[in-house]
Amino acid sequence: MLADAGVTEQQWRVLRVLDEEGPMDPTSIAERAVLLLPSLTRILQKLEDKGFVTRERDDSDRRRQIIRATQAGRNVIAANMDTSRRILTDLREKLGDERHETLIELLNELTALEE
Amino acid sequence: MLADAGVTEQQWRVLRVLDEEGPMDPTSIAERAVLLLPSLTRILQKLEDKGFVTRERDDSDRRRQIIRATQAGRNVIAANMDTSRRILTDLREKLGDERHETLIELLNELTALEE
DNA sequence: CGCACTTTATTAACGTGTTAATTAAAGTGT
DNA sequence: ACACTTTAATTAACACGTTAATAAAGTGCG
Repeated sequence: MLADAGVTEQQWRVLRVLDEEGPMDPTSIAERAVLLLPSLTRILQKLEDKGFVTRERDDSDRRRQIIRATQAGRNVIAANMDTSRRILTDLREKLGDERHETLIELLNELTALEE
Repeated sequence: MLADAGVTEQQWRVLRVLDEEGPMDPTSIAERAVLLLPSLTRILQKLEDKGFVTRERDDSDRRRQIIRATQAGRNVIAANMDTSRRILTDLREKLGDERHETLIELLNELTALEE
């Protein structure tokens, strides 16, 4: 699905964050999309090249930027969100609701252990 | 631990396979260590540069190679296997035996679903 | 035998994860 | 006001995952 949409999984995640939560600075995007800043820097460059996001300097703190999804960027999300959701619900169904939830719980525990 | 040993996680896996199962060809290593062949090609080059493996052409089928861990390569495993095991048993303990097993089961199911 | 097909391994190209170094802009304190 | 520290983002360097293309050796069948 992502290949057809012309974006990588990480680019998709960034676009979703921007679509769902509005314009924000790279550091916040990185947190939301679970990406390290150096990776995000490259991803934003690609997204900008593709015309899916724009960048603007934050005038109150000129180290910061404000990243916005363009209409084209939001269109990518809109055109694929249904399929994306269906893939996830299909997976949940195949695994079984209970086991699906258990899996997510255990993975979260695992993550928590590393802190 | 791996950084101290001077190998990556994937290089460690390759060395372990060779240490535990003896010399074998790249295709078999890739299966055992769950690596794609192009990745393995690079990894074997690095391991050879470090003097941890040697390559030999298989005379009965000259497309094939036989990869062997050197003494230095086996030493890396020997010097770190205890620590490696301890890290895993610690994890199992922190998570709890039952949950640990459930997690592995669910991840295996997830993998099976993708086939 | 010769030629198409398959298999083994490598190379290329691209994107990401990760750590360290770097640059620019804000803060901070004296 | 100016050195010092902190923060935001980028760049660099290296390794891996992944797909596609390529090269070399083996296989099979007319």
